[in-house]
Amino acid sequence: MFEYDKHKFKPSEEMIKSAISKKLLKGRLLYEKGMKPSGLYYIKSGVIGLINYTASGSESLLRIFSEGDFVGHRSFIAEENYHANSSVLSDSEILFFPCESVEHLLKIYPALFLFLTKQIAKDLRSSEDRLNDLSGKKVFLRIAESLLYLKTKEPTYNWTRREIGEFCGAKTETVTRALTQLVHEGVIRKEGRDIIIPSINHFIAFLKNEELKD
Amino acid sequence: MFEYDKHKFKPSEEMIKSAISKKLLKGRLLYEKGMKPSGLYYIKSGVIGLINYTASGSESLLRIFSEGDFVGHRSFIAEENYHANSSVLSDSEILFFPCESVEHLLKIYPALFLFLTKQIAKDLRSSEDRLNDLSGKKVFLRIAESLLYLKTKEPTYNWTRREIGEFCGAKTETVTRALTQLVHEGVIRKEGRDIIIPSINHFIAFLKNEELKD
DNA sequence: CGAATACTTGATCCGCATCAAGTGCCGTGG
DNA sequence: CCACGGCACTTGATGCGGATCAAGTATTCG
Repeated sequence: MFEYDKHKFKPSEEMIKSAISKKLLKGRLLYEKGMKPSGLYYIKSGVIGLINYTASGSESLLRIFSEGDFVGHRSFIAEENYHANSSVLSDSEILFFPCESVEHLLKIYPALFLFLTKQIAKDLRSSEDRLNDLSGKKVFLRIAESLLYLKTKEPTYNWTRREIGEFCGAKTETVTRALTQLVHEGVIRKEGRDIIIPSINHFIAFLKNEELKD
Repeated sequence: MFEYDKHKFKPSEEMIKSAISKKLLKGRLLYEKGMKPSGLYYIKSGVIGLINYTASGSESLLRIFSEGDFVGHRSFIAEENYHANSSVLSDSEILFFPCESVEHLLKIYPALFLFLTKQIAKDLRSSEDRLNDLSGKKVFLRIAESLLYLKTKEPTYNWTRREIGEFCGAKTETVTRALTQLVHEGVIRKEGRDIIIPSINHFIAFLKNEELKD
C-alpha cells in the first residue's frame, strides 16, 4: 500500500518575493503536456492533478498535488517537456517561480533542490508500487487503497468516482460497485456524493485483512 | 511509447579507486527489498533487473540496468529502504561506491548527483507512462513496445517470454501468442529461443500503425 | 425549475488469465 | 558424446473479472 510524505518545503519570504501569483479556477490547466517548463509552481491553496490521456481516450490521474506542494518539478529537473497535463481540480492559488536552469536552481536554492530531488525519488517509488499493484491486485483492492490514499491526502476534497477510477485504472461503474460493497462491509458511509471513512484505523484493518484473501 | 536515455555518467579514476569490485552470477541478488542502502552500485558489465513481487505471487520487472548504469540510487537519494529486489539477470561485474549520506554525495560528486537526479526524474516519467499504458493499451501493443524497449536497451541479451511479460504486465503464454503474431506480421523472427528484430525502423513503423487501430 | 453532470444498477461481452498437455532446447553428468 | 532432467516455450480449451452498454435516479448549479 502506498503512502505519501507529509514533509513539506516552505519557501522563504525572499523566494516568495520573486514569485508570480496566479489564481486558477476549477477545470483550467496549469500547464499542458508538451510545453517546456520555465520554472516551478507552488500551491498556496487548492488541488491540482497530473493527468494523461490513455490510448483508449480516457484519462489517468498520475499524481495529486495540494497546499504546500510543488508542481512541475519533475519535467524541470529532467529538462524535458511536460509529459502530462496539470489540471486544476479545485479553485487554486498558485505561485510561479521563474527559473532558467536546473544548475541555477541548485545554486540559488540548494535546500529546495535537495527537497525536490528526494520528492521525485519517493514519487518514483510510489509510481512503481502502483505499476506493481496494477498487474497484481484485483480492482476492488486497488479502489479501496486509492480511496484511502486520496482521502488521507486531501480529506476535504470530494473525490468523484471518476477520479478515483482514473487514479487506479478502473471505470466509474466499477468504482461505484466497489464503494457499494465497502458500505456493506461497514467501513465507509455515503453522504450525498461524498464518501466518509468514519474510522481510518478500521478501514486500514479491513484492507489488511482483505489483502490476505486470494 | 517509452524510450530510454543513452547518456551515461563515467566515474572518474579517483572515484573508481574508492570502489569495491564484485562479480555476481546470474540468479543472485545484488540487494534485497527492505535493506538499507549504504552506497551506490555501478555496472561494469552484465544486466541487472529491479524486481518486485505482485500480490498474486508473480514477479514484475520494474527497471533494467546494464553496462554503465548506476543501481540503487533511487532508494539512496530518497533515504528509503530498497523497495524491490535487484536481481542479476546475466553474470555481472559491479562496482560499489560506499557513501554515508545524500548530502555527502552532493558535496563530493556534485556532477554525479545532478546526473542521478535527472536520471530519477526521467525514470519517473517512464514509470508514469507505463502506468498510463497499463490502463489504456491492449496487451499486444504493450508486449510489442516492451520488446522494442528491451531489445534496444540490451540487444545481445536473450530476453525470455517471462521477462517480457513481467515488464509489461502479461503472462508468458500471452507473450508467446503476441510473438507468434509478430512473426506472422513479418516484423520479427525467431531463432531458437531468441527473438530477432531484423529492422528496427520497420518494427517502429508497424507499431505506429498498430497504435492507430482501436 | 430545468439542464447538465454524477452516480447507480443490471445485462452482456470480450480480453486475457488460467489450466492442461504437450514439444523443444540446453546444461549436466555419466 | 549421448542420455536425461528440467526449464522455456507452444498451443488449445475454458473461465472469469471487469469493461462496455444501457437505462435509469440523484444531485448540483445556473
